Amino acid sequence: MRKLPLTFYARPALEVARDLLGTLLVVDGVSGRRVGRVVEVEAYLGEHDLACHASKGLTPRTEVMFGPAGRAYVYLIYGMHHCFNVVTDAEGVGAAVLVRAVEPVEGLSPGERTDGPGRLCRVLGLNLNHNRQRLDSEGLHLLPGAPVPEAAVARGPRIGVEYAGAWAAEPFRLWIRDSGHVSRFVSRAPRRRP
DNA sequence: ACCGTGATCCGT
DNA sequence: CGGATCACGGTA
Repeated sequence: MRKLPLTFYARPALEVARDLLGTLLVVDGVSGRRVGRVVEVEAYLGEHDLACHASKGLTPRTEVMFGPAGRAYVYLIYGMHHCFNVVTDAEGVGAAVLVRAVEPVEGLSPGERTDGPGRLCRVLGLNLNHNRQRLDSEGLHLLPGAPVPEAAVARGPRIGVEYAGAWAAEPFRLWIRDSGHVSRFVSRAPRRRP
């Protein structure tokens, strides 16, 4: 199966997010080849999207998001979990799609949980070494999967971005409705002002 | 509900 | 420099 080309990613984040559902995320490292089917994603649209890290502007961390499409954007959060994104859209646009859950396909212990952005990075072996890596490389790429019909796609607000005001309510989280490997809904109330 | 854990960013 | 914050997950 042929890798998704870098041009696949060079489109608005929401389009890429939609088309990422059902694709196969391949991580091939020293510890072997691991593959997961993408079943849940979130689109982060760019600098104007207040939930997007790029809304902080061009910083050392967000630089990769402003670069060419088809790179990995991996960051550490809460000091212990990694999150894996694909950089999308035109160069100069700070957009990306967060992969929030996959289904185990290959190289994973049966029954191992692959839902949740931090967990999927842990089980696939994704870490900061993958940050900025091209998504057409042997060690890290995506493959086309069986097409996911529109009726199977569910949409809702993104998780954990309550700080983003009106942007938090936008239905930019997409998942395969019947997957069974979609992350548990974690609702964080906006922190109450003291 | 609560907290671990460290990078990142911003204000001083 | 300090301190707040964080696109989370495990335990309670």
